[in-house]
Amino acid sequence: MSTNVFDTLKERGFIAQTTHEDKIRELLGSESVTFYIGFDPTADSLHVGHLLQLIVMSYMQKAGHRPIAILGGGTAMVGDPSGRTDMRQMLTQEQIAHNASCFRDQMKGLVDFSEGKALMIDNSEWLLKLNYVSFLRDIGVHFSVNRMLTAECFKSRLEKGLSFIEFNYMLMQSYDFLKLYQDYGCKLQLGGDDQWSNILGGIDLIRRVEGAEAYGMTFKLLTTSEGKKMGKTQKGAVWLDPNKTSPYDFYQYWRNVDDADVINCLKLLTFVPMDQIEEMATWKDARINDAKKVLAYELTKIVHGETEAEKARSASEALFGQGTSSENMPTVSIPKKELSGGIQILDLLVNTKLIPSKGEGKRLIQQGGLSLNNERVETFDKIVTEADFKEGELIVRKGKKSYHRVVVEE
RNA sequence: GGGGGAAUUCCCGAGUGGCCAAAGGGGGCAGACUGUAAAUCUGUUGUCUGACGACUUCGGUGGUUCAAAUCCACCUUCCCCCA
Repeated sequence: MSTNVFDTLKERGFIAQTTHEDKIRELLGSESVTFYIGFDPTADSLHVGHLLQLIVMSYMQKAGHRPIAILGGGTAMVGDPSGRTDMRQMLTQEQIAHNASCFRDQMKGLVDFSEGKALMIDNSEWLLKLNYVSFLRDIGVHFSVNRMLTAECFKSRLEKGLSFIEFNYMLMQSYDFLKLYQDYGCKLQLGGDDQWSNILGGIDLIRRVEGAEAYGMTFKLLTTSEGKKMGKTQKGAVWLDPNKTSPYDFYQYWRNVDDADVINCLKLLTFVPMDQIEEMATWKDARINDAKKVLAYELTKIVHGETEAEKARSASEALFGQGTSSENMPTVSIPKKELSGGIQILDLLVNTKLIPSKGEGKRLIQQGGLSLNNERVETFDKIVTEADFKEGELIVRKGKKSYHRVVVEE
């Protein structure tokens, strides 16, 4: 608490843009500030991009400020065009409500919402019951279309097309900020850098309606050193929901980030103290792996808890290190009767969903990418029998890094 | 409201009657090299089949034709120009 949280955020490289750098710093150093970050429930789980915002929220909370997490149940009905080249798919109200409840549960693990230390509010509370004409008269008047069109977030969309519904998103988000200012004394909005113009919209609105000053600050988007968005895999996003991305896969994702990205990720996504990170930044070559281990472990711990992080770590070390322990490896099972008399290796893999099609399995085997209990499978007409299972389990390795354990189901 | 254009396999994008499961690139996957990294090189990338081959795919629905991603009609969605 002795150091200003602004300095912490700056030191770790979070800050992208601020409306008034000095004033914000002074404000954060002198009083408990109520601030907000919005999350639109467009999927049924948070992902790493959201995580970065939550980490910031956590820093802020620890520094004595009061976070408001806005669940965008209302804004998700419209869809934010920022940073997109095409229109979002429209979600039904039921989907949104479901997603919002998923978000709610996940956020609780990262920010302390007990005893009013942080608030979680769904903006559908006020947005859904707005009256069109009065909204236009009260809020719409304050927006200049000319100015909106010059905003970066709309520029690209003017080339590709932008529907009226999306064009309204900025007004809705601005109205949220005004509402929170009025009802909760919230005078600071944070968000990803793609939210910059939406945040400015809210600040302008507060100035015009209330004659008061509000502040905004955005954070760097989580990108790789090559500027690509992080947290994407061939299977899609890296989710925080353990049912969508297992703790083991989650751990592996971070264990395998590019050398060039490790330090940045440590700064932005973990609470590892800066002096330690700076120490790690001096590590070279193979030793960078140690930094990746710290990253993967710390991050898994933040998201899934210490127990899961330990498990993911020991599973990884067993597989990639010397040991052969398979305890914590992702496991699939096969019914005993399917196995009796032997089963084609391809059928086994397809049935257990370890490969999507036989064609892909053949390719994998032809190219020497499949091993059973560490022995390369040479032909794809191999029959697997119970004899192949050692102590009731079979370790399937695809390529270099993907391990699965198959067990027999009675 | 009027006129013009577009919709292709994960993505971008070629393909304008048979030689098309469909060029090229990206991405993915696998192999070599490594440090569970990057870069590089090689192979591969609709489904089924040991293979020959068979089957399904080019926005949707019908039609023309021996034969259609390619032609026609209607529909849907999107873009551009004019108002």
